[in-house]
Amino acid sequence: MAEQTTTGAGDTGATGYDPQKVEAKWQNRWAEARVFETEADPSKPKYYVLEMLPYPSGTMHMGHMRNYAIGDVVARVKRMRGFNVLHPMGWDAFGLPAENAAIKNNTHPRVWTNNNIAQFQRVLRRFGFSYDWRREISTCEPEYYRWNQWFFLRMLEKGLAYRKNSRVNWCPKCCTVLANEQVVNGGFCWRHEDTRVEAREIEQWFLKTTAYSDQLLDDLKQLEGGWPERVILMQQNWIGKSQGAKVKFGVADAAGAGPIEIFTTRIDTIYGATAIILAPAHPLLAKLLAGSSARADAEPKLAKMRQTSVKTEDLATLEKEGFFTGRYAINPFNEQRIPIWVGNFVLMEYGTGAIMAVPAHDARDLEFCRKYKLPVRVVIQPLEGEELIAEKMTEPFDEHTQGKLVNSGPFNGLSPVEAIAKMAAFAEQKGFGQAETIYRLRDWGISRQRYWGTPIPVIYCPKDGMVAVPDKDLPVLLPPNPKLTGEGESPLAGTAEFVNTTCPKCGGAARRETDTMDTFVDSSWYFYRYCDPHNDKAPFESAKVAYWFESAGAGPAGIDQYIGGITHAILHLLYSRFWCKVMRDLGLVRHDEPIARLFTQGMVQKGGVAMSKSRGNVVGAEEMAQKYGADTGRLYTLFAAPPEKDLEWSEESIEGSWRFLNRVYRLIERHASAVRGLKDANVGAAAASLKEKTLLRKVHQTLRRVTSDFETRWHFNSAIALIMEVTNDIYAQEPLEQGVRPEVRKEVLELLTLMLAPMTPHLAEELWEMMGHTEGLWKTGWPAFNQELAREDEVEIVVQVGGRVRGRVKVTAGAGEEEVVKLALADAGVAHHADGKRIVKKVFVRDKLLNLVVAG
RNA sequence: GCGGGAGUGGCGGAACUGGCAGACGCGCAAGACUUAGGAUCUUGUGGCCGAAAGGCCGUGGGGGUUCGAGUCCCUCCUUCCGCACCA
Repeated sequence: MAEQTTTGAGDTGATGYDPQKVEAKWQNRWAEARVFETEADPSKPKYYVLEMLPYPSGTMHMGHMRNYAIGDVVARVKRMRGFNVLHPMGWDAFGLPAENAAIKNNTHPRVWTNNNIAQFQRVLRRFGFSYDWRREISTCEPEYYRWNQWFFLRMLEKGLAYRKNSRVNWCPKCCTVLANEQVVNGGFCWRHEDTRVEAREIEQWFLKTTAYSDQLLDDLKQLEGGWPERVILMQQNWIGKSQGAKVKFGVADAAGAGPIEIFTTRIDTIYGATAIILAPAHPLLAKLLAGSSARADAEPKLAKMRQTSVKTEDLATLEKEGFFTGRYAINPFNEQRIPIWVGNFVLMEYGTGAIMAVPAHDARDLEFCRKYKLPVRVVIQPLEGEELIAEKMTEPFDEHTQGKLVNSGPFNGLSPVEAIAKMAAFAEQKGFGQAETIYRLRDWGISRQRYWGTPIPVIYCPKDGMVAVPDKDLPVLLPPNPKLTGEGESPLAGTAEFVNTTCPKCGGAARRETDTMDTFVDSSWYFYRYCDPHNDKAPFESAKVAYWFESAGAGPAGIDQYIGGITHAILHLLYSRFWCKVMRDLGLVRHDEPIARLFTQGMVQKGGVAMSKSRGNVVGAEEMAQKYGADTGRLYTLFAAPPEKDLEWSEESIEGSWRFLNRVYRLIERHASAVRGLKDANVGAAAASLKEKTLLRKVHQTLRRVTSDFETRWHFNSAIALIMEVTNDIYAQEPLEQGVRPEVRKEVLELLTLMLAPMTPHLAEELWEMMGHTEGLWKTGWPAFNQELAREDEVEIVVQVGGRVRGRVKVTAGAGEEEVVKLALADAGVAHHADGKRIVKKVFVRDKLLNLVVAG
């Protein structure tokens, strides 16, 4: 950066534009005038625009910046449009990196976090984003996390928070649970790369997201149009509703074991079942194996299966393996004995942990049965094509939309769809099964054996058992000086002054819960807290939330525009939706969905990969502001790519944005004195010269298109292109002194400035002031374009012969077909191709095109 | 395997409901101004043929609909992302 002397903002030679000075000046003015501070005001339509809150770690780079630049354009446009805009910012301040950094640097997570927050905040202020900083929140502060605890207690009361054993990744060296992301190289600990992660059962806290499975799925309909389709689809898949049936198979010869319940979506194929396959962790397995001849062989195989990592990607590539238990199940439909196997691919967590294998009609079952030489039985024959022969099948016939049942007793001849309904009803009538819907969605495990998170407000008393911390004792504070080693159990468990407490019920000695909450809890409801950030009686006042979320603004209830990366398409957004529904059922809010409109912006990349500290490819936002100024940085991130697409950072291209802003500055600087003394331009002023007409027409046409690009299409890049174009056109009319009256110059230059204002607000304010305004631009509304001035009175019509462009003719706007055809035929290029040929058809599009279709 | 995007000059990208492909910017080239230019301004810049006028080709490949297709339909290819032994 030091050798950078002659380009960029360091060069003051050719222009008076000094972004450092201009930006500091206007940031101060805005702060003094409290321009961005908002209060709920029912007399004005509201607009809530929000960017996902950052995790303050590392350096703030242009990837972050792009997110906020997009949000800020929206906030500023809406403000200019007269909306009461809520645009807050805060910090996702709890989390593992803080804890690890603290261990490494021998400091406290709070110190590390607050340093980062200070730095992030400085950079955001440097970019002039229009936040109401009075509403800033930091999730690691007790004033915030006490409400996490409060919500947890409400969920505990409603049975939505509970404890159960669950299977987790366990590192025997760390003696702690690892998140899936911390399992590396196909099953090893990230901190001990020679140590294989084990699957373990430990007690954890869960939130019952599954209680809302149907609502989370059904309410996605409310989001159609407001959310990207792919996010809706991803959530749909994640919830994974599956309609099928459960059927109980009796067990032959094994005293006390059974029945085994299986789940299937294809009960119509049940006569083709040739085995039952259990998950290795199936609870009936022990009883089945007891006394079985297969027991000795089974033990080592089971041990191997159980030890395998629970990381899902690994499961997918795992070789299918299984073994016979030595036992048989009885198919309740036909009393047939089929062997019971164990398969490493059967998941205990999904369905019932047991499946029926129908090799003729399921790919995975066929693979398994061929490998272990289990029989194949065809029970559905296709209506068309060759008859299936079990012995020859190399591919399953898994269509359910066609075919008819065979070898299926009384159900023969039915279509699979009919059979699914009839057989489920039959099973229910006979008492061995029923139709059932299951979900892939699981409850949300929130326990973390970490320090830097919200303590779970629960106490264990030897006498009273688990006792909730009473509301009046909230917040349960994190102890200030924990021993952080990154090893052993939860750091809180090793901090005596935290653990040892008294039971709220009996007053006797008791122990606190030592796990903390997943940090996704923090971000599940933070956007409500912005509405009432300093409330110490409740998470928020419902009336305030009602104004910002529920009063008629730009659309349906919820945040009017939420902006963030696609990476959060599932977890954060699903948890937030869940939280909203819980809050609604607690009577705190009245809406079903927290986010009305979602925009997923692309990432900023360098070298084809997302910017990140570990890759060493970050472009620091602060350096960018120092070199070119915030406005250039903002403009460039908006210009270089459409907001939803990834943007490859180019150090060369940003020069173009810098040059453009200088160009605008010079233009207005040149005419400022001529324009300064004038009253507000008369927008309707008729043009007196061709030059005036050209300029006014162009600028109003541009305004029309920029308005739609900003508001409805979000094409910021093409809006900027249009503004650049109009700037070039103004330059082309220089010297404006000749033939353009000052009031027309004022009109044109002011509109140019106002169009730039949402993107380069500091420069726009400066130019506005240079043109003689004593009141800030922030008080000015978005200009309306003048239809009359924008109108073209002469248009160029493209003339095609046989669909190929052969000429152009200029006509008065609205000219009729006959006139255009006459002119077209007089055009040399057109005549050359059309003369002597018969015109069989004329296609005429008014003011646009004429296509003469010729014969031969 | 399932689901969803994306494919346009040397590069980033425009092209709204089918109607001049390549706007705007970067880069590159030439010129003006200048002691100088990496500042600024002007001009040019998809490919091929041609001195020029002009012509032909051209939006991943192939096919189709249409007076007319980057845009609609079919098909194939490439690539990115999400989920993934989901019963």
